[in-house]
Amino acid sequence: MRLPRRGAAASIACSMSDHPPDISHDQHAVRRQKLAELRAAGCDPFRANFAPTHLSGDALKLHVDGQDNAVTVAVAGRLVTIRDMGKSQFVKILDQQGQLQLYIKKDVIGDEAYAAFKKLDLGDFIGARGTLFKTKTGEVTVRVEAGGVTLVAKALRPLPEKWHGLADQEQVYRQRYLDLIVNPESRARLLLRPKIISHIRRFLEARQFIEVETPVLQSVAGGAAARPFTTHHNALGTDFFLRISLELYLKRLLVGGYDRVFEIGRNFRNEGVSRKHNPEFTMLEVYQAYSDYRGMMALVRELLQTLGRDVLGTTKIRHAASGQEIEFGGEWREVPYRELVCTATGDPGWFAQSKEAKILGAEKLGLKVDPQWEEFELTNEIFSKLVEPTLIQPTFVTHLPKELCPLAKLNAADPTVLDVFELVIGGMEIAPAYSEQNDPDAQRAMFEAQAGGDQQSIDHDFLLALEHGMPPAGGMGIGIDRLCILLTGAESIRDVILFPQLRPAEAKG
RNA sequence: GGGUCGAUAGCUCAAUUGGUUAGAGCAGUUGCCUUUUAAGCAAUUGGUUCCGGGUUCAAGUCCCGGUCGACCCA
Repeated sequence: MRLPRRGAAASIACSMSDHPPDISHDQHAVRRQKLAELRAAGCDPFRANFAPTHLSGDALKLHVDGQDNAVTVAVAGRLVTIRDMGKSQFVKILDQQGQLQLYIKKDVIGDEAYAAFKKLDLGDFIGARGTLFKTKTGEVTVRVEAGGVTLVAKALRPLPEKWHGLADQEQVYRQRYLDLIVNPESRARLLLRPKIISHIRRFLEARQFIEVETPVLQSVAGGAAARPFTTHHNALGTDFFLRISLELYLKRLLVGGYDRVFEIGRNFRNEGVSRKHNPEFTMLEVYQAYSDYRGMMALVRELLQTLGRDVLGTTKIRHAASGQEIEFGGEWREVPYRELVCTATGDPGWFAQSKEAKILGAEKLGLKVDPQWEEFELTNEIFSKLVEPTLIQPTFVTHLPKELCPLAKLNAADPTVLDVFELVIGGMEIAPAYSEQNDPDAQRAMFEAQAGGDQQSIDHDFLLALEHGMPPAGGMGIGIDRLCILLTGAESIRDVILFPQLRPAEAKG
């Protein structure tokens, strides 16, 4: 029977006739109709209970070669492939561990159940029980037994195309769930992140570090130089900032007697969005009493080498941007900031030059500079534009100028530089670390110099804590997102964050 | 914030210099098919060409404005 055509010419005929309108082109409508039919037949397409005994990957491992149909499993997942051969079907379901093939035969499950199964759509969640066997092409498959298949949850929207996946970047980010269903490389990349974080925790806990949680809402957003987000507490009638760093509260814990402490938490910075920046991002900060920046060097190197070994199974990774191979096994290069800048400028006496000479020098190197900048800012522009991007192999850049971080100790032999390093890999700053400043007066002086008279921007409560005494300590921050970019070979921070920040879009019906 | 590029069917993509009724694959719908691997075969439905203006006999295509995204710069 041909259904009447839908369209201007046919609309009156449609509304007047007994024939339902042709909805075969509208996949959402077709699925809604199937949903209604299921309900009319007395089964709730969202309430059926099903208890899987295994996840797909675990089930696959149970099959023993040459022993087909020896093991019974119950599995559940989203229907992602249907190969219908008339009186039998091969279908695939997808769960957290991946895909698993099911084989459904009409003569096994019966005419009625088979007819019902044929009405299922790609995207529906189903449960299936049956025995494991290997097909003639060698794929371990569940042979679904009589009464062994259940619709668990109906999907009312069609999946993106199975072969090319979802390609529209915007949809990948806005509807990440679809990306995760149809793009296996996205799924693998995003599952690597929790694995990395879990290994970091294990690594630190094995070394007696205590994991803590410190406030996100802060009345002074300290520990870094960045513009904070502002929010408001109604009951207290006070504005708060969202934290831009974990540092000052973790150091309060050093004062409080926690010798080894870390936090993995979200920071918020109200600044530009780019391939390397998301407004909220995850930092690991680690503090170890009676250590220093050199202790942190050993710690971070061991941490990254452990991650490589245990998570990736290698200490060699491909750098997506340059195509180079990064080797982070063995010892890492260590080089002072000044040496790198002098090499980049070709001027061994760069730091003795006048400001005017530095401006000219920077411009000659093709940089746009602001004459208002301080000399250290001119130099740092050279470092971040011309040096950092070239440091592909793991490099500890040590002894940054004292103006660059107010929370670190000055070097005893040369008090114009700091006892700090910045670990650069793949041209990206991965981890800064300091010998932490614990002299309250020196700390106050640095804060005041930086604040330039704005007392409100100084965390006086932190200075009070320091006056109670803080043990000498090494501290380090690792940008988890950037670490994930590095370890997964991603090209953008958006590819390692499940739901990266985008401009709000109107919801599509 | 500035520059460049992009947005076409549910998804992935075509559409000649501005020129007939905007095409294909997947998905959908209707048949056939009991070991498939992007399963296959046959038929078939489906379009606010991102939005709003303009130029033109004629706009998916050219111009202006906007929205969203990607990349580069700040």
